[in-house]
Amino acid sequence: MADPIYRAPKGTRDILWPDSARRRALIDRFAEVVGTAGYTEVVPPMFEHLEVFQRLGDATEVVRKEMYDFEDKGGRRVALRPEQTASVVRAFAQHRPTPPWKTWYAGPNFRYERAQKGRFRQFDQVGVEALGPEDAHLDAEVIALAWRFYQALGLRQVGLQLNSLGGPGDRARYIETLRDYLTAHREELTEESLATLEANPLRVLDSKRDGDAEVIAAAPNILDHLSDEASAHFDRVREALDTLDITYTVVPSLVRGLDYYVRTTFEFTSEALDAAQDAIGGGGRYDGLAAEMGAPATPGVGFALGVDRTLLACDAEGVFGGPTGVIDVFVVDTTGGHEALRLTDLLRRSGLRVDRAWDDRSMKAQMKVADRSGATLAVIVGTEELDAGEVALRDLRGDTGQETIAVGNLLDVLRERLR
RNA sequence: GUGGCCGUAGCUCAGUUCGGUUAGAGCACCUGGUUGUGGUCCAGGAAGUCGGGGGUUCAAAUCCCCUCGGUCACCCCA
Repeated sequence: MADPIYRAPKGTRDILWPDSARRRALIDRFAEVVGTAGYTEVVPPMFEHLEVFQRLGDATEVVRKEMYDFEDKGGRRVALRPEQTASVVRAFAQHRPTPPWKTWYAGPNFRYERAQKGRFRQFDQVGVEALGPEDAHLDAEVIALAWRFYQALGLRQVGLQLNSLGGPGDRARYIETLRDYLTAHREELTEESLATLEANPLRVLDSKRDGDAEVIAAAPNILDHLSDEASAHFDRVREALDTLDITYTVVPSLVRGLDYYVRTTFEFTSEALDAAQDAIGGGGRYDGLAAEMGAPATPGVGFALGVDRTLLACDAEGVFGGPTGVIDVFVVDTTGGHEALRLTDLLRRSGLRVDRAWDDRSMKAQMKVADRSGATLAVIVGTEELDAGEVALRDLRGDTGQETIAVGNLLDVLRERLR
């Protein structure tokens, strides 16, 4: 392609129609679904003080190398948000809405990394956060919302993986047990995993490298290291999901990348996607995060779903197709355009979707544009019609021909025909 | 951050192996065939610094180097 002077920055892209319409429809659908459970929208800023995101964990990739951080003109260290949970919890700490605070969001996040299929430097997520209750049924509600949303899109091949990391104490104890185990088997681990082991033993379990598979399979199971409370919480989540007929797989190695997670964690994967990026959503509990942001200790649970990946999954399953027509009526005017100007305005004010031709082109050319527009009807104004105070109405989607009607009747006739 | 593959009209691509006349095709676009009527068909037209820079050569889309971009994978995650 001839290189344009400028192109969208690396890892970003322009979303044009019809993709933009599909993205909008997905977000609208999400708002509908979570609206049925009383979640209200929150719109946090797209950047925060760097410290807000450093709460995600110093050892996480997101914080270590993927942060879009910079110094603003006032000398403040700020960063584009790599995810929205931290921002939402910060907003909770700042505004102290009365718990339970159940909120949803949709918008872009930013991570500095190399793009690949389903992964961009700017990417949209939709998600919910629910702060206040510790009730395991809230975990189930949150998971169920994501599940119902996928169903509403028509997705059938979505898998739910579930795990519990236990409370903060369980988690810390397990990490030591795991570190000991992995260290004892360091000879059998890949080089990459040895590096991960230093920084964050839990995430070694996340490795997809074949060389690590055996060691990971035989690793101590976190579910055997849960406190009674954490274990009971997990059981209650599972019972709730069973009650709701939501199928899941317990995956003890599911640890997820952010350090704030405790107790319930979960991830949604599309079985229809064969790309490496098959995780289409995930979330969990973060009971300690609000306190870290300066709020009174407040439990929280939520999820984030990747808009792009969800749409990829929809493509793979052939559901949630593109938008239908954008125009109902197309006005063709070969008398100079004044009638087109007047009629489009008249019809639009009545709520019809109307477009017209420009540049006073030939009727043939205007008819071609009318056809391409996807409109169902063409209103044609030629000199004969103009003189007689009439317009021709032509069906563009069938072969029923055309009729001549008085301009005064146009709106009524169109409404009838478009019914 | 690491590695593989790929950059030729708006889009999808041929041509690159063994360098050589004005760089091609399909789709899309424009005009005409049809002095008023689209969707099919026919004819014609417009459209390309062959991603960019440097080098080798009488001659480079084609060979070499660098660079930018895309893509896929690793890492990690949505």
